[in-house]
Amino acid sequence: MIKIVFFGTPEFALSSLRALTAHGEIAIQAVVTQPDKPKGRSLQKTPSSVAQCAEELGLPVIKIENLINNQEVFDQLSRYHADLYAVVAFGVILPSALLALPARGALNLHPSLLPRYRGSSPIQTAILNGDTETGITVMLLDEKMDHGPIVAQHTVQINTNDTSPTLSDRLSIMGAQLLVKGMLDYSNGKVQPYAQDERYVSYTKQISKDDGRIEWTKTSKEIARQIRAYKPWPGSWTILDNKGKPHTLKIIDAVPLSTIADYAQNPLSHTPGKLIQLSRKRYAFVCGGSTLLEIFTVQPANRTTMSADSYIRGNLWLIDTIKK
RNA sequence: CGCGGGGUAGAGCAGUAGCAGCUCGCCUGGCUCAUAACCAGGAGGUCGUGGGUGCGAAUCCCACCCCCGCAA
Repeated sequence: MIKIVFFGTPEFALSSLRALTAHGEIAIQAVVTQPDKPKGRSLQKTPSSVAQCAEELGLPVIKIENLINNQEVFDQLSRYHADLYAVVAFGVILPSALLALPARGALNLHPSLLPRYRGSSPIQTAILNGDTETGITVMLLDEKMDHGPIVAQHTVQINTNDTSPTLSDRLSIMGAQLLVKGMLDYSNGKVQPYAQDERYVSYTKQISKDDGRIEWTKTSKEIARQIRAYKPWPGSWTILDNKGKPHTLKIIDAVPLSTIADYAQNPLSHTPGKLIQLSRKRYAFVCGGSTLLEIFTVQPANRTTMSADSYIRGNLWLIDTIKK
């Protein structure tokens, strides 16, 4: 029987939490997660996904924000005498003092093929870069971020229509299986963790809201990838001129078109960021390099999502060029 | 009391006191080899709910219900 403490916060960690709980040879002694945070329109304090799930599973929950120099939590955790920690999307760095507590160390599930894409946004970055595959890695935590030796790794394909949520779901489920297997193999001494190859290290940045703003001078393929990568947050949006007032439009679903040839004669349509009508019910933005991005689903500011056709029905002045 | 937007025809929107409108969709007919095209005609609204002010309210005032964005 392996005694562990589970660290996790968002939905991504749920598959792992459930898989570990369900396994007969693994005993979760406690679940550590971030404290309740304001959520929703009234900003009511809401427990994290992991906290809610752990409650349902009847596991003891420890909510903690700051782990550094937190003697109380240190003492509390040391009483469990865990063999291993399992860390999945916890969102807080574990200080080395804590990592030293479990007898066999702390296993982390990271949604990339380490050493590629260390950091906080590996899933979004993989889609943004147009990768055809990514993966999940189970590794031992050390004091450097996503740096420790690898226990197990598995490749996952990225579909051309994958968005961050769809890819994240798949990585979460496959990651849970890999984590359980990796944990057992590692505990039984079946696998020997190996150091990451520093030559292939890359890092992903923390995404901010501003990253969602669309640069229309990029090609439609790049913009389409951004739309899929930054869904649902921060989203991909542009600011249109609504009768003199700035008007934010989020683009939910769009596909790059290969050519702008039909519009090459019209100098107006070469201006990136212009909205043009392709045909009945089909609309596109002009992007860089004479490419077009056909839009299907949009979300105006303060509105719910709607089809591009519907949106433009009620905002006809937005169309820059109409093909007769 | 976190900030803000909104509820008008099946959809998306205009209309801020004086006959309820636009772009679509839908129905009928026409034109076409044909069509998501084009032409002609038509149906479809208790303007979120309740109250108030006015000669007159979608529009102004009050209350309530519902929806959404930001934020986290």
